[in-house]
Amino acid sequence: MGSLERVHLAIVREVERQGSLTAAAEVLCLTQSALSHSMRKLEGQLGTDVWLREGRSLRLTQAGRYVLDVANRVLPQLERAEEHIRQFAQGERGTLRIGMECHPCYQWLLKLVSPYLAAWPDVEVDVKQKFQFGGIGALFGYDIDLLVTPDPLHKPGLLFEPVFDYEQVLVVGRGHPLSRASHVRPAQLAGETLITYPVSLDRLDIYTRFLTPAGVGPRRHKPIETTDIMLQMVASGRGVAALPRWLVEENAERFGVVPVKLGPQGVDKQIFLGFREADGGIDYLRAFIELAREHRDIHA
Amino acid sequence: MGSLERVHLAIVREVERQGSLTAAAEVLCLTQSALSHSMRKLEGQLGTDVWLREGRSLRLTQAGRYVLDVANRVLPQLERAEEHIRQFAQGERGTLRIGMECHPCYQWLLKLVSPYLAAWPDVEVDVKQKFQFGGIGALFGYDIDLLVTPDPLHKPGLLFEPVFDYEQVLVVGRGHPLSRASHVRPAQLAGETLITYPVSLDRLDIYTRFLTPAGVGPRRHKPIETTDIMLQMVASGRGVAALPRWLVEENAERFGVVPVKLGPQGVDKQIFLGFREADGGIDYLRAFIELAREHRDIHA
DNA sequence: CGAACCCATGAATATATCTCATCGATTATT
DNA sequence: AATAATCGATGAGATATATTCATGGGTTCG
Repeated sequence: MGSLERVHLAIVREVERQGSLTAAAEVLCLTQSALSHSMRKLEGQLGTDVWLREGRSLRLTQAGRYVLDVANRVLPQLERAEEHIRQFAQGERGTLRIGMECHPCYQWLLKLVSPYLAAWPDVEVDVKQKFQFGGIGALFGYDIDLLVTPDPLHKPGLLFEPVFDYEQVLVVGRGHPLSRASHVRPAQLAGETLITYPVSLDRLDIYTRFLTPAGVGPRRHKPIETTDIMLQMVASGRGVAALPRWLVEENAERFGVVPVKLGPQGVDKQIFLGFREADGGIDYLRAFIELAREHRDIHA
Repeated sequence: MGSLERVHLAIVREVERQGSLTAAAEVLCLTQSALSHSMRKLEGQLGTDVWLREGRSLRLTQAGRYVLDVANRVLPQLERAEEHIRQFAQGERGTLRIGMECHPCYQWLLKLVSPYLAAWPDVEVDVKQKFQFGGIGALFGYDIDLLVTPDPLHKPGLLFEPVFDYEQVLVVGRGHPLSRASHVRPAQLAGETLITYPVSLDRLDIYTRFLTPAGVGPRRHKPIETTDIMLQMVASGRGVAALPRWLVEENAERFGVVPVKLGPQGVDKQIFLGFREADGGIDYLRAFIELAREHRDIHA
């Protein structure tokens, strides 16, 4: 028997504030009669009076004082909730769940997030990197709202926006024989240890667009999780890796590493932001994509 | 526009638990249609959908997830509140606000409270000692529910139950000249320092029933707040005081004080518990009075 | 391909809510 | 002390709201 409704709490609170049923009715845009009936019914259902009727005024009973406490506690929660939902409706508030399918892009994302959070103080940002059914699956399954990916798998219901282009290069240590080459040929990696992020080979451009077409492979293959460790290992001559040129150049000084073009033409890449077509109207999502496009020049 | 009602929260929570509108409707003893209509209306008022309708199933939107959070937070509060109110109604729960008009009775009250709290775990006990309009006024004004007093001022609407009788005695230090007297006469206090609680003289029996009728007064009158300090001062020969015999005897060893009868007949007192007639049905209040009466023998 | 299942929807109905008019009682005014 | 003003309670009737019923369109599953 769920009898304690929001109205009842509102009535008790307002009667306390105004001092009488009649005055409270005025504020609540109802008649005194309506309040009286409502509360009488509630009292019947609760099995106890909320007010003692003495003379022409009301005095809270113990149960009534308790109801008032509940009202003062619960009503503000509901009011705040409605305000938040209104913000959800207007796209001012939300949680932007971003999925990453491109390891080095994490560095790029970090630069975007802080100005974004400043501009959208009521939006939470979540970043996920593991997906049971791939990034596209996560997008379809509503596990994420935005996917940072180099593979814009066009499907109905999804939209992809290119946000920046960059060149994928080989990174070698300063003392490496290739460090002064204008570019590297696939065969030149046959004796090297290749360091990559720990993902399947068909998601690594160094294989799909460089080594595999030429029919060669590295001497060894070593998966590493984090970009910093990867760069340190390259710097110390333990191997070579493939990373975005901008990322390498940014860290060239600090780590002592050198970028080398992959093949005479180089390997150009594009990163896309994918999202559900249905979400195209969400302000804070559009804003993120817009911000990403503005940052495009930086690594052009 | 207060549109987010308890039903809506209940529906969202139940749909999440059961997985579908239809199943939730079953649990809530309503039809699927009713839930659908209710939520559609709510969505209209909030300005945003709660669910995405995909195929034949529902998926929470961001706003919907938020509503679910609110439901999981607020509904238990309301449910607990209803349970508490039910306990209020049955007199299992409440706050017993006790007023004290008799300083030494505080010692007596303390002994009652702990067994009482054990027997009524859901009842809070408040003790108040200051009243703007006297203890009776506090009772009438609903500032307290129970008054511990030696003056049962009978008025319509109030009931008084005698809870214990005791003898008011003079307390003197062990080395005091009166310490071996069978009783003390008023004139014998003319040279003494009289220590009392800081209340008006007409509320002190040592005056109203002993000194004043005989037309004498003490050499000095010193008000003290606490019983312990009072006893210490008496023990060290700084004065004499009037207290219940049981209280003196209990502390005779510890402080080295001696009770002396006030006059040949002694001064007998009675303590009453006063309460509003209308509250006579409150279980936990009756229980307190009952407990007090049982303890009566102890100081008989 | 059909059966089962799910949600949406319009119309009808049931129920709950509110207003109106009025009363009795208390409090304030004169 | 008499009167006026104010307050809450209440029953009956009006209104609004919630619920059901019947149905349709769509999806999923066998």
